[in-house]
Amino acid sequence: MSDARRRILQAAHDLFCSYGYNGTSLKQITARSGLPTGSVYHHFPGGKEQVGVAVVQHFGRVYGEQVLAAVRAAGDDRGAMIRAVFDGAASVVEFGGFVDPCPIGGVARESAGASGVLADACDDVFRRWSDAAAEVFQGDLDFAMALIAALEGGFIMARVRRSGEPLRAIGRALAQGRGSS
Amino acid sequence: MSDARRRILQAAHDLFCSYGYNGTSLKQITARSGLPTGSVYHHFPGGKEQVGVAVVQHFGRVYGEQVLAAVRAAGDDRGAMIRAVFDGAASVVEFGGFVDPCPIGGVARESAGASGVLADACDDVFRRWSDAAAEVFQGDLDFAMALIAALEGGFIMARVRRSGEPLRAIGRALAQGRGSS
DNA sequence: AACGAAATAGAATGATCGTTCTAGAGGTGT
DNA sequence: ACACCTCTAGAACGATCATTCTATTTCGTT
Repeated sequence: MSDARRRILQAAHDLFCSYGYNGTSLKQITARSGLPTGSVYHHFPGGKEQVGVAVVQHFGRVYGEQVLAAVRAAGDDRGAMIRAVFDGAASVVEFGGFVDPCPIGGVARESAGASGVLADACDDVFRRWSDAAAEVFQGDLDFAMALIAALEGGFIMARVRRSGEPLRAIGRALAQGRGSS
Repeated sequence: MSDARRRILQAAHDLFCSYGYNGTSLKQITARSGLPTGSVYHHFPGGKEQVGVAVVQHFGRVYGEQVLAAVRAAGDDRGAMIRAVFDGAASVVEFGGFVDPCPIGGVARESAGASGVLADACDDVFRRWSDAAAEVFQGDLDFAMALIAALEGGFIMARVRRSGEPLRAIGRALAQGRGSS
């Protein structure tokens, strides 16, 4: 991947995390990446939407690998693995100034109305994450999806509360597992 | 509440659910509500942001009551209550054409960068929901927050997959409760 | 050194954004 | 009938949007 392409993706990623997809303008992306409009359209002829799809695909893969690595490093106790993911997420959120560290949930929210391309890219990432998590949790796909949904929801709650505590609380609850009465 | 105010809130709610906060223009709100720009600014002098806050506050209360009613109607079995909420959410999503039925998560995502007012309103709603859910679940605030986060995350997953199945899967997982190994 | 493709650079465009503004319509109390 | 206030109505404003366009620079290959 060319350096310009990488810089555009990184800039778009950061801005999507802060302001969302619709809340980010192409001018902001050019300013942050240091590249002019022409370069953005040269590397992404599809314009802003193509940049969005590329961000979702690229960082969907990166974050999937990172979280999976964190899970494996936590050992083979289910509770410990879950805690590791959510405590880690809380730290990332706090260190990052309470900006949503995952651009995918935000893009997914804003994608539907117009283009199915963006929504499809998000769906693909969620499927990959779910499958990967299900492998770790003895093939329990339902629980894997619940974990990912809770993580995305936790990012939202942590953001508006400006605190990593909601993520830690969710991690405690899921690690304990208190569904049935 | 005046009829005009109600129509504006309803129109903004529907549009936020479909296109998000930043993705919705004031012109769309006037078109859908059938009221001109002057009326919107008469009832909401603070402009679009005040409309957003009012939508979050109003529908935050409405949905909180609806979900709580559904929970109580499901009896006193924890698993059954959880299933009722997520199965109900899946039905709503499917019936509504896979539009996010909750405008709050979307607004929360897009709020942070600029105005704290919007983020504060979202945080307030999440707190109320968490407290109400914790009362139902024997004061377990952690689990209550996990449920709400999973519900918000589930809405996102259901939206991009254009299916209610993710919500049902999450409900099954949380009702079963499989955290610790 | 010279050529052609790749990439950078940013001005120009038309559309649309949120907001402000002035004018008129509707209703109520006197 | 008149004054007064609430609400409706939509034109006008400057700013900004995503995109297109034409040059110019950079760079690998000959």
